[in-house]
Amino acid sequence: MSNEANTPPIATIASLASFEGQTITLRGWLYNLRASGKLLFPIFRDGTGTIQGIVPKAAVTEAVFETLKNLTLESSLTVTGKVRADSRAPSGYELDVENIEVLQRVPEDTPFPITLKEHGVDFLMEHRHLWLRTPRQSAILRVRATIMRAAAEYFDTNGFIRTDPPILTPNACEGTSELFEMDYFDDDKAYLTQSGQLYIEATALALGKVYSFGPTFRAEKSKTRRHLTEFWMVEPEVAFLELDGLLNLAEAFITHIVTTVLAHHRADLKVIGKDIAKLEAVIAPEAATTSESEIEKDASSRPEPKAEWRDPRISSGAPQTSAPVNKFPRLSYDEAHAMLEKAFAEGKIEAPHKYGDDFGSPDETYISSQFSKPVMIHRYPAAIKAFYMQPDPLDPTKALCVDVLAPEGYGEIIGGSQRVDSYDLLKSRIEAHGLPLDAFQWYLDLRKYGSVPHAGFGMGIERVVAWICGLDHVRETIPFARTLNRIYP
RNA sequence: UCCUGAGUAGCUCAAUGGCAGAGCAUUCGGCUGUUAACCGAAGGGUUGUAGGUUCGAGUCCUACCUCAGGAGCCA
Repeated sequence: MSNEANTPPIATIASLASFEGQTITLRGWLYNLRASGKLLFPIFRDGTGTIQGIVPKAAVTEAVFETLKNLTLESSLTVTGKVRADSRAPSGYELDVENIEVLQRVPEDTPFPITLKEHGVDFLMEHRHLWLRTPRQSAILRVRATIMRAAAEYFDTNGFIRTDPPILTPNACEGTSELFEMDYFDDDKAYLTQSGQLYIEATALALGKVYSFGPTFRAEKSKTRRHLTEFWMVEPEVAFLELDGLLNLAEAFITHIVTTVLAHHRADLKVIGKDIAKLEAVIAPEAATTSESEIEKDASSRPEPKAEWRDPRISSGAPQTSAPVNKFPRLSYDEAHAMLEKAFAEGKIEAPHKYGDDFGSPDETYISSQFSKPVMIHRYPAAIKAFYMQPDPLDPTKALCVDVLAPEGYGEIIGGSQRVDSYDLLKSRIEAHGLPLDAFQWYLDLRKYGSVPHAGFGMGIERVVAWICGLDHVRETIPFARTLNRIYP
Protein backbone atom coordinates (compact mmCIF):
# COMPACT_ATOMS: atom_id res chain seq x y z
CA MET A 1 0.00 0.00 0.00
CA SER A 2 1.24 3.44 -0.87
CA ASN A 3 1.14 6.17 1.70
CA GLU A 4 2.47 8.83 -0.60
CA ALA A 5 0.70 12.14 -0.81
CA ASN A 6 -0.02 11.71 -4.53
CA THR A 7 -1.98 8.46 -4.12
CA PRO A 8 -4.59 8.37 -6.91
CA PRO A 9 -8.18 9.01 -5.84
CA ILE A 10 -10.50 6.05 -5.41
CA ALA A 11 -13.28 6.08 -7.98
CA THR A 12 -16.28 3.96 -8.85
CA ILE A 13 -16.88 2.67 -12.36
CA ALA A 14 -20.20 4.48 -12.58
CA SER A 15 -18.46 7.79 -11.95
CA LEU A 16 -15.51 7.33 -14.33
CA ALA A 17 -16.77 9.90 -16.82
CA SER A 18 -15.90 12.64 -14.35
CA PHE A 19 -12.32 11.32 -14.09
CA GLU A 20 -11.45 11.34 -17.79
CA GLY A 21 -7.71 11.83 -18.31
CA GLN A 22 -6.97 11.25 -14.62
CA THR A 23 -5.25 8.35 -12.91
CA ILE A 24 -7.58 6.70 -10.41
CA THR A 25 -7.84 3.54 -8.33
CA LEU A 26 -10.75 1.10 -8.59
CA ARG A 27 -11.59 -1.51 -5.99
CA GLY A 28 -13.42 -4.54 -7.25
CA TRP A 29 -13.18 -7.86 -9.01
CA LEU A 30 -11.91 -9.32 -12.27
CA TYR A 31 -15.06 -9.92 -14.33
CA ASN A 32 -13.47 -11.28 -17.51
CA LEU A 33 -10.06 -11.46 -19.15
CA ARG A 34 -9.14 -11.65 -22.81
CA ALA A 35 -5.55 -11.92 -23.95
CA SER A 36 -3.99 -11.31 -27.31
CA GLY A 37 -0.31 -12.11 -27.10
CA LYS A 38 1.39 -9.23 -25.35
CA LEU A 39 -1.90 -7.34 -24.90
CA LEU A 40 -4.40 -8.02 -22.12
CA PHE A 41 -8.03 -6.92 -21.96
CA PRO A 42 -9.24 -7.39 -18.38
CA ILE A 43 -12.78 -6.34 -17.55
CA PHE A 44 -13.23 -5.06 -14.03
CA ARG A 45 -16.43 -4.70 -12.06
CA ASP A 46 -17.00 -2.93 -8.76
CA GLY A 47 -20.72 -3.21 -8.15
CA THR A 48 -21.52 0.03 -9.96
CA GLY A 49 -20.65 -1.25 -13.43
CA THR A 50 -17.95 -2.79 -15.57
CA ILE A 51 -15.02 -1.27 -17.43
CA GLN A 52 -12.49 -2.78 -19.77
CA GLY A 53 -8.84 -2.24 -18.97
CA ILE A 54 -6.06 -2.43 -21.52
CA VAL A 55 -2.61 -3.67 -20.63
CA PRO A 56 0.15 -3.65 -23.28
CA LYS A 57 3.10 -5.71 -22.03
CA ALA A 58 5.50 -2.85 -22.64
CA ALA A 59 3.41 -0.40 -20.59
CA VAL A 60 3.64 -2.12 -17.20
CA THR A 61 6.17 -4.01 -15.13
CA GLU A 62 6.78 -7.69 -15.82
CA ALA A 63 5.23 -8.55 -12.44
CA VAL A 64 2.00 -6.65 -13.13
CA PHE A 65 1.64 -8.17 -16.59
CA GLU A 66 2.26 -11.74 -15.43
CA THR A 67 0.01 -11.37 -12.38
CA LEU A 68 -2.88 -10.10 -14.44
CA LYS A 69 -2.31 -12.54 -17.30
CA ASN A 70 -2.67 -15.47 -14.90
CA LEU A 71 -5.40 -13.99 -12.73
CA THR A 72 -8.59 -15.99 -12.26
CA LEU A 73 -12.12 -14.63 -12.73
CA GLU A 74 -13.77 -12.95 -9.72
CA SER A 75 -10.46 -12.53 -7.91
CA SER A 76 -10.66 -9.35 -5.82
CA LEU A 77 -8.23 -6.56 -6.54
CA THR A 78 -7.44 -2.89 -6.66
CA VAL A 79 -6.35 -1.50 -9.98
CA THR A 80 -4.79 1.85 -10.76
CA GLY A 81 -4.89 3.36 -14.21
CA LYS A 82 -5.74 6.32 -16.35
CA VAL A 83 -9.32 6.85 -17.58
CA ARG A 84 -9.48 7.33 -21.34
CA ALA A 85 -12.46 7.93 -23.60
CA ASP A 86 -12.61 5.34 -26.38
CA SER A 87 -15.28 5.01 -29.01
CA ARG A 88 -14.72 1.23 -29.16
CA ALA A 89 -15.77 0.75 -25.53
CA PRO A 90 -19.44 0.00 -24.79
CA SER A 91 -19.46 2.49 -21.92
CA GLY A 92 -17.35 5.02 -23.83
CA TYR A 93 -14.37 4.70 -21.50
CA GLU A 94 -11.41 2.40 -21.01
CA LEU A 95 -8.76 2.15 -18.32
CA ASP A 96 -5.06 2.20 -19.20
CA VAL A 97 -3.85 -0.05 -16.41
CA GLU A 98 -0.73 1.04 -14.57
CA ASN A 99 -0.72 -1.14 -11.50
CA ILE A 100 -2.73 -3.88 -9.88
CA GLU A 101 -2.88 -5.37 -6.42
CA VAL A 102 -4.59 -8.71 -5.91
CA LEU A 103 -6.50 -8.94 -2.64
CA GLN A 104 -7.57 -12.57 -3.00
CA ARG A 105 -6.88 -14.82 -5.94
CA VAL A 106 -9.54 -17.39 -6.82
CA PRO A 107 -7.76 -20.79 -6.94
CA GLU A 108 -7.71 -22.22 -10.47
CA ASP A 109 -8.80 -25.66 -9.25
CA THR A 110 -12.04 -24.14 -7.91
CA PRO A 111 -12.85 -21.58 -10.60
CA PHE A 112 -15.79 -19.19 -10.30
CA PRO A 113 -18.76 -21.38 -11.29
CA ILE A 114 -20.86 -18.78 -13.10
CA THR A 115 -19.39 -18.42 -16.56
CA LEU A 116 -20.43 -16.04 -19.29
CA LYS A 117 -22.17 -18.93 -21.03
CA GLU A 118 -25.66 -20.18 -20.38
CA HIS A 119 -26.65 -21.99 -17.23
CA GLY A 120 -29.73 -23.87 -16.09
CA VAL A 121 -32.16 -22.57 -13.49
CA ASP A 122 -31.28 -25.17 -10.86
CA PHE A 123 -27.56 -24.48 -11.11
CA LEU A 124 -28.04 -20.72 -10.97
CA MET A 125 -30.34 -20.87 -7.96
CA GLU A 126 -27.95 -23.23 -6.18
CA HIS A 127 -25.27 -20.57 -6.73
CA ARG A 128 -27.51 -17.57 -6.14
CA HIS A 129 -24.93 -16.00 -3.81
CA LEU A 130 -22.53 -15.83 -6.78
CA TRP A 131 -25.11 -15.35 -9.55
CA LEU A 132 -25.93 -11.99 -7.98
CA ARG A 133 -22.58 -10.69 -9.27
CA THR A 134 -23.58 -10.84 -12.92
CA PRO A 135 -24.55 -7.54 -14.56
CA ARG A 136 -28.14 -8.55 -15.25
CA GLN A 137 -28.87 -9.69 -11.70
CA SER A 138 -27.22 -6.59 -10.25
CA ALA A 139 -29.34 -4.41 -12.53
CA ILE A 140 -32.54 -6.14 -11.39
CA LEU A 141 -31.68 -5.55 -7.75
CA ARG A 142 -30.99 -1.89 -8.43
CA VAL A 143 -34.43 -1.54 -10.07
CA ARG A 144 -36.02 -3.43 -7.18
CA ALA A 145 -34.46 -1.00 -4.71
CA THR A 146 -35.83 1.95 -6.66
CA ILE A 147 -39.31 0.40 -6.86
CA MET A 148 -39.32 -0.06 -3.08
CA ARG A 149 -37.99 3.46 -2.52
CA ALA A 150 -40.55 4.98 -4.91
CA ALA A 151 -43.35 3.09 -3.18
CA ALA A 152 -42.37 4.37 0.26
CA GLU A 153 -41.68 7.82 -1.17
CA TYR A 154 -45.17 8.08 -2.64
CA PHE A 155 -46.82 7.42 0.70
CA ASP A 156 -44.32 9.41 2.76
CA THR A 157 -44.89 12.51 0.65
CA ASN A 158 -48.67 12.16 0.61
CA GLY A 159 -49.40 12.21 4.30
CA PHE A 160 -49.27 8.49 5.04
CA ILE A 161 -47.68 7.27 8.27
CA ARG A 162 -45.73 4.03 8.06
CA THR A 163 -47.04 1.61 10.67
CA ASP A 164 -45.61 -1.87 10.33
CA PRO A 165 -47.79 -4.72 11.57
CA PRO A 166 -46.41 -7.72 13.47
CA ILE A 167 -44.80 -10.57 11.55
CA LEU A 168 -45.69 -13.11 14.23
CA THR A 169 -49.44 -13.46 14.50
CA PRO A 170 -51.71 -15.54 16.69
CA ASN A 171 -54.04 -16.73 13.93
CA ALA A 172 -54.83 -16.62 10.28
CA CYS A 173 -55.67 -13.13 9.11
CA GLU A 174 -58.12 -14.30 6.51
CA GLY A 175 -58.62 -17.86 7.61
CA THR A 176 -57.84 -19.26 4.20
CA SER A 177 -54.23 -19.56 3.15
CA GLU A 178 -51.79 -22.07 4.53
CA LEU A 179 -49.54 -20.45 7.12
CA PHE A 180 -46.07 -21.20 8.41
CA GLU A 181 -46.56 -22.38 11.98
CA MET A 182 -44.14 -22.24 14.87
CA ASP A 183 -44.10 -22.79 18.61
CA TYR A 184 -44.61 -19.66 20.67
CA PHE A 185 -43.17 -20.47 24.07
CA ASP A 186 -45.07 -22.95 26.23
CA ASP A 187 -48.55 -23.56 24.99
CA ASP A 188 -49.19 -21.29 22.07
CA LYS A 189 -48.69 -21.49 18.35
CA ALA A 190 -47.63 -18.50 16.30
CA TYR A 191 -47.84 -17.98 12.56
CA LEU A 192 -45.84 -15.92 10.11
CA THR A 193 -48.04 -13.15 8.78
CA GLN A 194 -49.69 -13.52 5.40
CA SER A 195 -50.91 -9.91 5.41
CA GLY A 196 -50.77 -6.98 7.76
CA GLN A 197 -54.08 -5.65 6.58
CA LEU A 198 -56.19 -6.27 9.65
CA TYR A 199 -53.58 -4.58 11.84
CA ILE A 200 -53.18 -1.52 9.66
CA GLU A 201 -56.95 -1.08 9.66
CA ALA A 202 -56.41 -0.42 13.36
CA THR A 203 -53.57 2.04 12.76
CA ALA A 204 -55.54 3.74 9.97
CA LEU A 205 -58.37 4.45 12.41
CA ALA A 206 -55.74 5.86 14.77
CA LEU A 207 -53.67 7.90 12.29
CA GLY A 208 -55.90 8.39 9.25
CA LYS A 209 -53.64 7.40 6.38
CA VAL A 210 -51.11 4.64 6.98
CA TYR A 211 -49.08 2.07 5.14
CA SER A 212 -46.99 -0.96 5.96
CA PHE A 213 -44.04 -2.38 4.09
CA GLY A 214 -42.53 -5.71 4.94
CA PRO A 215 -42.16 -9.42 4.31
CA THR A 216 -45.15 -11.71 4.02
CA PHE A 217 -45.33 -15.49 4.09
CA ARG A 218 -47.52 -18.03 2.35
CA ALA A 219 -47.11 -21.75 2.93
CA GLU A 220 -49.21 -22.70 -0.06
CA LYS A 221 -47.62 -25.18 -2.39
CA SER A 222 -47.76 -22.90 -5.36
CA LYS A 223 -45.16 -23.68 -7.97
CA THR A 224 -45.39 -21.09 -10.69
CA ARG A 225 -43.41 -18.16 -12.06
CA ARG A 226 -45.55 -15.79 -9.98
CA HIS A 227 -45.14 -17.30 -6.52
CA LEU A 228 -42.68 -17.12 -3.64
CA THR A 229 -43.26 -18.43 -0.12
CA GLU A 230 -41.67 -15.25 1.28
CA PHE A 231 -42.35 -11.97 -0.48
CA TRP A 232 -42.57 -8.27 0.22
CA MET A 233 -45.82 -6.41 0.30
CA VAL A 234 -46.62 -2.73 0.62
CA GLU A 235 -50.09 -2.01 1.95
CA PRO A 236 -51.82 1.37 2.33
CA GLU A 237 -54.96 1.72 4.44
CA VAL A 238 -56.97 4.93 4.52
CA ALA A 239 -59.80 6.05 6.78
CA PHE A 240 -62.72 7.76 5.03
CA LEU A 241 -61.73 6.28 1.67
CA GLU A 242 -64.19 4.46 -0.58
CA LEU A 243 -63.63 2.14 -3.50
CA ASP A 244 -63.43 4.75 -6.24
CA GLY A 245 -60.86 6.71 -4.26
CA LEU A 246 -58.94 3.49 -3.75
CA LEU A 247 -58.78 2.99 -7.52
CA ASN A 248 -57.44 6.52 -7.92
CA LEU A 249 -54.85 5.86 -5.24
CA ALA A 250 -53.66 2.64 -6.89
CA GLU A 251 -53.48 4.38 -10.25
CA ALA A 252 -51.42 7.32 -8.97
CA PHE A 253 -49.23 5.00 -6.91
CA ILE A 254 -48.30 2.71 -9.81
CA THR A 255 -47.80 5.70 -12.09
CA HIS A 256 -45.33 7.21 -9.63
CA ILE A 257 -43.36 3.96 -9.38
CA VAL A 258 -43.09 3.47 -13.14
CA THR A 259 -42.22 7.14 -13.65
CA THR A 260 -39.45 6.92 -11.06
CA VAL A 261 -37.98 3.74 -12.55
CA LEU A 262 -37.96 5.26 -16.03
CA ALA A 263 -36.24 8.36 -14.69
CA HIS A 264 -33.35 6.45 -13.13
CA HIS A 265 -32.90 3.05 -14.73
CA ARG A 266 -32.99 3.20 -18.51
CA ALA A 267 -29.46 1.76 -18.69
CA ASP A 268 -30.32 -1.03 -16.24
CA LEU A 269 -33.54 -1.85 -18.09
CA LYS A 270 -31.53 -2.11 -21.29
CA VAL A 271 -29.10 -4.55 -19.64
CA ILE A 272 -32.06 -6.57 -18.39
CA GLY A 273 -33.63 -6.53 -21.84
CA LYS A 274 -36.94 -4.80 -21.03
CA ASP A 275 -38.82 -3.07 -23.82
CA ILE A 276 -38.87 0.45 -22.40
CA ALA A 277 -41.64 1.55 -24.76
CA LYS A 278 -44.04 -0.76 -22.91
CA LEU A 279 -43.32 1.08 -19.65
CA GLU A 280 -43.67 4.46 -21.30
CA ALA A 281 -47.12 3.40 -22.51
CA VAL A 282 -48.12 2.72 -18.90
CA ILE A 283 -47.59 6.31 -17.84
CA ALA A 284 -48.69 7.95 -21.11
CA PRO A 285 -51.54 10.37 -20.31
CA GLU A 286 -53.67 9.63 -23.38
CA ALA A 287 -56.10 6.75 -23.58
CA ALA A 288 -54.38 3.62 -24.79
CA THR A 289 -57.07 1.50 -26.41
CA THR A 290 -60.54 1.70 -27.82
CA SER A 291 -61.80 -0.60 -25.11
CA GLU A 292 -61.23 2.14 -22.60
CA SER A 293 -64.02 4.32 -23.94
CA GLU A 294 -66.55 1.61 -23.18
CA ILE A 295 -65.21 1.35 -19.67
CA GLU A 296 -65.25 5.05 -19.11
CA LYS A 297 -68.88 5.15 -20.14
CA ASP A 298 -69.77 2.54 -17.56
CA ALA A 299 -67.72 4.15 -14.81
CA SER A 300 -69.39 7.49 -15.35
CA SER A 301 -72.81 5.92 -14.97
CA ARG A 302 -72.03 5.05 -11.39
CA PRO A 303 -72.90 7.49 -8.63
CA GLU A 304 -70.12 9.68 -7.33
CA PRO A 305 -68.83 8.79 -3.88
CA LYS A 306 -69.91 11.06 -1.10
CA ALA A 307 -67.83 14.19 -1.38
CA GLU A 308 -66.93 14.37 2.28
CA TRP A 309 -65.36 10.93 2.14
CA ARG A 310 -63.08 11.72 -0.73
CA ASP A 311 -59.51 12.63 0.02
CA PRO A 312 -58.83 15.63 -2.23
CA ARG A 313 -55.15 14.75 -2.57
CA ILE A 314 -55.95 11.25 -3.76
CA SER A 315 -58.85 12.13 -5.97
CA SER A 316 -56.86 14.77 -7.77
CA GLY A 317 -54.79 12.14 -9.52
CA ALA A 318 -51.04 11.99 -8.96
CA PRO A 319 -50.26 14.69 -6.44
CA GLN A 320 -46.62 13.78 -5.88
CA THR A 321 -45.67 14.21 -9.50
CA SER A 322 -46.76 17.01 -11.78
CA ALA A 323 -47.57 14.49 -14.52
CA PRO A 324 -50.95 14.71 -16.26
CA VAL A 325 -53.69 12.50 -14.91
CA ASN A 326 -53.06 8.95 -15.99
CA LYS A 327 -56.08 6.73 -16.50
CA PHE A 328 -55.89 2.98 -16.22
CA PRO A 329 -58.75 0.99 -17.75
CA ARG A 330 -61.42 0.02 -15.22
CA LEU A 331 -63.64 -3.00 -15.73
CA SER A 332 -66.33 -4.32 -13.48
CA TYR A 333 -66.31 -8.06 -12.90
CA ASP A 334 -69.37 -8.31 -15.14
CA GLU A 335 -67.62 -6.45 -17.95
CA ALA A 336 -64.53 -8.59 -17.62
CA HIS A 337 -66.71 -11.70 -17.73
CA ALA A 338 -68.39 -10.43 -20.89
CA MET A 339 -64.99 -9.81 -22.42
CA LEU A 340 -63.99 -13.39 -21.69
CA GLU A 341 -67.25 -14.77 -23.11
CA LYS A 342 -66.58 -12.90 -26.33
CA ALA A 343 -62.97 -14.10 -26.38
CA PHE A 344 -64.07 -17.71 -25.91
CA ALA A 345 -66.66 -17.41 -28.67
CA GLU A 346 -63.93 -16.11 -30.96
CA GLY A 347 -61.57 -18.91 -29.95
CA LYS A 348 -59.07 -16.60 -28.29
CA ILE A 349 -59.07 -18.47 -24.98
CA GLU A 350 -59.31 -22.22 -24.48
CA ALA A 351 -61.76 -22.52 -21.59
CA PRO A 352 -64.97 -20.57 -21.00
CA HIS A 353 -65.21 -18.45 -17.90
CA LYS A 354 -68.02 -19.47 -15.59
CA TYR A 355 -69.91 -16.48 -14.22
CA GLY A 356 -69.46 -16.28 -10.48
CA ASP A 357 -66.03 -17.92 -10.46
CA ASP A 358 -62.81 -16.08 -9.92
CA PHE A 359 -60.67 -15.46 -12.98
CA GLY A 360 -58.02 -18.06 -13.65
CA SER A 361 -54.51 -17.35 -14.75
CA PRO A 362 -55.28 -17.71 -18.49
CA ASP A 363 -58.28 -15.38 -18.04
CA GLU A 364 -56.16 -12.70 -16.39
CA THR A 365 -53.48 -13.04 -19.05
CA TYR A 366 -56.06 -12.52 -21.80
CA ILE A 367 -57.67 -9.51 -20.13
CA SER A 368 -54.34 -7.78 -19.47
CA SER A 369 -53.21 -8.49 -23.02
CA GLN A 370 -56.04 -6.27 -24.30
CA PHE A 371 -54.51 -3.17 -22.72
CA SER A 372 -51.15 -1.44 -22.59
CA LYS A 373 -51.75 -0.22 -19.05
CA PRO A 374 -52.56 -2.06 -15.83
CA VAL A 375 -56.23 -3.09 -15.74
CA MET A 376 -58.36 -2.52 -12.66
CA ILE A 377 -61.15 -5.07 -12.21
CA HIS A 378 -63.64 -4.14 -9.53
CA ARG A 379 -66.78 -5.44 -7.84
CA TYR A 380 -66.22 -9.21 -7.86
CA PRO A 381 -68.94 -11.50 -6.52
CA ALA A 382 -68.84 -11.27 -2.75
CA ALA A 383 -69.05 -15.05 -2.45
CA ILE A 384 -65.55 -15.56 -3.82
CA LYS A 385 -63.94 -12.74 -1.87
CA ALA A 386 -62.74 -12.27 1.70
CA PHE A 387 -65.14 -11.81 4.62
CA TYR A 388 -63.99 -8.28 5.42
CA MET A 389 -64.98 -6.73 2.08
CA GLN A 390 -67.82 -4.23 2.01
CA PRO A 391 -70.83 -5.21 -0.12
CA ASP A 392 -71.75 -2.92 -3.02
CA PRO A 393 -74.84 -0.95 -1.91
CA LEU A 394 -76.13 -1.06 -5.52
CA ASP A 395 -75.75 -4.86 -5.67
CA PRO A 396 -75.04 -6.59 -2.36
CA THR A 397 -73.97 -9.79 -4.16
CA LYS A 398 -70.88 -7.87 -5.26
CA ALA A 399 -67.95 -6.75 -3.10
CA LEU A 400 -66.39 -3.30 -3.25
CA CYS A 401 -62.99 -4.68 -4.20
CA VAL A 402 -60.40 -4.32 -6.90
CA ASP A 403 -57.69 -6.45 -8.45
CA VAL A 404 -55.08 -4.70 -10.56
CA LEU A 405 -53.61 -6.83 -13.32
CA ALA A 406 -50.19 -5.90 -14.64
CA PRO A 407 -49.75 -5.66 -18.42
CA GLU A 408 -48.10 -8.38 -20.51
CA GLY A 409 -49.68 -11.23 -18.55
CA TYR A 410 -47.82 -10.64 -15.29
CA GLY A 411 -51.00 -11.23 -13.34
CA GLU A 412 -52.40 -9.67 -10.22
CA ILE A 413 -50.11 -7.11 -8.63
CA ILE A 414 -52.64 -5.44 -6.36
CA GLY A 415 -55.62 -6.72 -4.43
CA GLY A 416 -57.69 -4.35 -2.35
CA SER A 417 -61.10 -3.41 -1.11
CA GLN A 418 -63.30 -1.16 0.91
CA ARG A 419 -63.72 -2.83 4.30
CA VAL A 420 -66.93 -3.78 6.08
CA ASP A 421 -67.61 -0.96 8.52
CA SER A 422 -70.75 -2.33 10.21
CA TYR A 423 -70.18 -4.27 13.45
CA ASP A 424 -73.17 -6.53 12.96
CA LEU A 425 -72.39 -7.34 9.35
CA LEU A 426 -68.75 -8.08 10.10
CA LYS A 427 -69.69 -10.28 13.02
CA SER A 428 -72.10 -12.32 10.94
CA ARG A 429 -69.50 -12.60 8.16
CA ILE A 430 -66.89 -13.94 10.59
CA GLU A 431 -69.37 -16.48 11.87
CA ALA A 432 -70.49 -17.44 8.37
CA HIS A 433 -66.87 -18.12 7.42
CA GLY A 434 -66.45 -20.36 10.46
CA LEU A 435 -63.79 -18.13 11.97
CA PRO A 436 -63.29 -17.92 15.77
CA LEU A 437 -65.03 -14.80 17.09
CA ASP A 438 -62.75 -14.41 20.09
CA ALA A 439 -59.68 -14.15 17.88
CA PHE A 440 -61.32 -11.35 15.94
CA GLN A 441 -62.73 -9.44 18.88
CA TRP A 442 -60.10 -6.72 18.62
CA TYR A 443 -60.89 -6.43 14.90
CA LEU A 444 -64.60 -6.11 15.67
CA ASP A 445 -63.74 -3.39 18.21
CA LEU A 446 -62.69 -1.20 15.28
CA ARG A 447 -66.37 -1.21 14.21
CA LYS A 448 -67.54 -0.57 17.74
CA TYR A 449 -65.54 2.53 18.58
CA GLY A 450 -66.13 5.11 15.88
CA SER A 451 -66.37 3.03 12.75
CA VAL A 452 -65.80 4.84 9.47
CA PRO A 453 -65.61 3.78 5.84
CA HIS A 454 -62.07 2.78 5.03
CA ALA A 455 -60.22 1.00 2.26
CA GLY A 456 -56.79 -0.25 1.34
CA PHE A 457 -54.83 -2.56 -0.89
CA GLY A 458 -51.73 -4.74 -0.92
CA MET A 459 -49.15 -4.74 -3.66
CA GLY A 460 -46.68 -7.58 -4.13
CA ILE A 461 -43.27 -6.08 -4.77
CA GLU A 462 -41.78 -9.08 -6.56
CA ARG A 463 -44.53 -9.26 -9.16
CA VAL A 464 -44.13 -5.57 -9.82
CA VAL A 465 -40.37 -5.99 -10.23
CA ALA A 466 -40.93 -8.95 -12.57
CA TRP A 467 -43.36 -6.91 -14.64
CA ILE A 468 -41.29 -3.72 -14.78
CA CYS A 469 -38.08 -5.63 -15.59
CA GLY A 470 -39.79 -8.04 -17.99
CA LEU A 471 -38.58 -11.16 -16.15
CA ASP A 472 -40.07 -14.58 -16.74
CA HIS A 473 -39.97 -15.56 -13.06
CA VAL A 474 -40.22 -13.76 -9.71
CA ARG A 475 -37.26 -15.74 -8.34
CA GLU A 476 -34.92 -13.21 -9.99
CA THR A 477 -36.62 -10.22 -8.37
CA ILE A 478 -35.39 -10.79 -4.80
CA PRO A 479 -31.82 -11.42 -3.60
CA PHE A 480 -32.59 -14.85 -2.17
CA ALA A 481 -35.88 -16.29 -3.34
CA ARG A 482 -37.78 -18.67 -1.10
CA THR A 483 -39.78 -21.13 -3.16
CA LEU A 484 -41.56 -24.44 -2.61
CA ASN A 485 -38.50 -26.54 -3.38
CA ARG A 486 -35.67 -24.25 -2.33
CA ILE A 487 -34.46 -22.60 0.84
CA TYR A 488 -30.71 -22.71 0.01
CA PRO A 489 -28.60 -20.62 -0.05
C1' U B 1 -52.29 -32.12 -4.11
C1' C B 2 -52.86 -33.01 -9.53
C1' C B 3 -50.98 -32.89 -14.85
C1' U B 4 -46.66 -32.60 -18.12
C1' G B 5 -41.45 -32.67 -18.96
C1' A B 6 -36.16 -33.19 -17.77
C1' G B 7 -31.88 -35.65 -15.08
C1' U B 8 -25.04 -37.88 -19.43
C1' A B 9 -17.83 -34.23 -17.78
C1' G B 10 -17.56 -28.27 -13.23
C1' C B 11 -21.50 -25.83 -16.89
C1' U B 12 -24.81 -26.11 -21.52
C1' C B 13 -26.08 -30.10 -24.39
C1' A B 14 -25.41 -34.50 -28.31
C1' A B 15 -25.25 -39.89 -28.84
C1' U B 16 -31.02 -45.48 -34.39
C1' G B 17 -30.75 -51.02 -28.31
C1' G B 18 -24.16 -51.91 -30.43
C1' C B 19 -16.53 -48.31 -28.82
C1' A B 20 -19.09 -42.21 -23.83
C1' G B 21 -19.04 -37.14 -27.58
C1' A B 22 -18.85 -31.58 -28.56
C1' G B 23 -18.62 -26.42 -26.98
C1' C B 24 -17.53 -23.58 -22.69
C1' A B 25 -14.70 -23.70 -18.00
C1' U B 26 -9.54 -25.47 -16.03
C1' U B 27 -4.09 -26.34 -17.36
C1' C B 28 -0.14 -25.68 -21.24
C1' G B 29 1.29 -23.23 -25.98
C1' G B 30 0.31 -19.16 -29.94
C1' C B 31 -1.50 -14.23 -31.23
C1' U B 32 -0.60 -6.00 -29.97
C1' G B 33 -7.61 -3.93 -30.34
C1' U B 34 -10.22 -8.14 -28.16
C1' U B 35 -16.05 -7.48 -27.18
C1' A B 36 -19.43 -14.67 -24.56
C1' A B 37 -12.21 -12.98 -28.60
C1' C B 38 -9.79 -16.56 -31.65
C1' C B 39 -6.21 -20.91 -32.96
C1' G B 40 -3.62 -25.62 -31.18
C1' A B 41 -3.04 -29.40 -27.25
C1' A B 42 -4.04 -31.93 -22.48
C1' G B 43 -6.67 -33.58 -18.21
C1' G B 44 -11.74 -34.35 -16.91
C1' G B 45 -17.45 -39.95 -16.76
C1' U B 46 -20.36 -45.35 -11.29
C1' U B 47 -25.06 -41.55 -17.81
C1' G B 48 -30.04 -39.21 -10.61
C1' U B 49 -30.97 -44.06 -7.36
C1' A B 50 -32.64 -49.21 -7.06
C1' G B 51 -34.44 -53.25 -9.64
C1' G B 52 -36.00 -55.62 -14.37
C1' U B 53 -36.06 -57.02 -19.97
C1' U B 54 -31.96 -58.22 -23.48
C1' C B 55 -26.23 -61.59 -26.20
C1' G B 56 -25.75 -56.31 -25.21
C1' A B 57 -29.18 -50.54 -21.89
C1' G B 58 -27.35 -43.49 -21.59
C1' U B 59 -31.42 -45.48 -24.79
C1' C B 60 -36.83 -50.09 -23.30
C1' C B 61 -40.02 -51.36 -18.51
C1' U B 62 -41.21 -50.54 -12.94
C1' A B 63 -40.56 -47.86 -8.47
C1' C B 64 -38.30 -43.96 -6.03
C1' C B 65 -35.42 -39.20 -5.70
C1' U B 66 -34.39 -34.24 -7.50
C1' C B 67 -35.57 -30.14 -10.47
C1' A B 68 -38.55 -27.42 -13.94
C1' G B 69 -43.27 -25.71 -16.38
C1' G B 70 -48.53 -25.53 -15.65
C1' A B 71 -53.37 -26.10 -12.70
C1' G B 72 -55.67 -24.94 -8.10
C1' C B 73 -54.74 -20.81 -4.50
C1' C B 74 -52.98 -16.15 -4.23
C1' A B 75 -49.66 -10.71 -4.31
